[in-house]
Amino acid sequence: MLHSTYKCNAGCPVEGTMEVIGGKWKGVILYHLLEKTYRFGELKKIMPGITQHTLTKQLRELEAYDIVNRKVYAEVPPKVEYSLTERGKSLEKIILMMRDWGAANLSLAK
Amino acid sequence: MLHSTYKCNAGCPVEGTMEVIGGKWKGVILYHLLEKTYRFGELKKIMPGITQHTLTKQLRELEAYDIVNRKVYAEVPPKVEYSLTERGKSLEKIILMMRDWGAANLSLAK
DNA sequence: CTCAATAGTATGTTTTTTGATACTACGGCA
DNA sequence: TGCCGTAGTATCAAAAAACATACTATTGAG
Repeated sequence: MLHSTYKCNAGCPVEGTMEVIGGKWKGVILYHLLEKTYRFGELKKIMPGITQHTLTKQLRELEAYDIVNRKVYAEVPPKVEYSLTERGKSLEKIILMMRDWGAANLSLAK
Repeated sequence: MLHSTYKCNAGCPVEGTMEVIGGKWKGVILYHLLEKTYRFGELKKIMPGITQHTLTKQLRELEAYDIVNRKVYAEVPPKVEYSLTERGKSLEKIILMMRDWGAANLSLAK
């Protein structure tokens, strides 16, 4: 099993997990990928606020942590599919609990 | 029950939860407060990497979200205790799962 | 020969987050 | 009178995250 290394300031694994799934968009990306595999453009469409640049960057970081899988098809125009790895799927409970907590405790505003 | 409002870009409650517990330090602070009430200086001691300024800011934000309680004693020198609110305690499972996931998937480096 | 479609990259800017350092208020104690 | 300890504030600097906009490569269709 792949083990990523991260710098620890607080002697606390919570910090490392935050580094993997934290940030403004990663949780949302993972939440969508729990449901199904998405193409790049589809992800962009269901997250209207994110820029292409940022989406690319987040996906690459998740890939580097072995959380998402990037499958490139040798086609033109290009086709790239993103899905969760096994390790990514192991985050499912956490993501779903975060969704539930947010739904129960926060009122959404557009 | 108090309901905080947050801006939602993705139509996804995960985003809001990340806003509450995300960032470099909040998860770690909450993890420690799960165990017991801490004074300001104690928190600073068990998180050597954080600056006083940042610790203050994080605690105030958590307080604003009704996650931690700030109890000021009218003493000199000052004494301030931080503890989890009921809402804060409702995050326990999420924090513990994040701890476990980190421990299982990441190798720590100082 | 040009164009459309997709998944990017390149470059520069703004915003947010975090850090470093120095300073304050307070009352008790020597 | 001057110093101690605690929990801060005040300022400024640095670093990280996110955004805006424009550009590229590819190739089959027309």
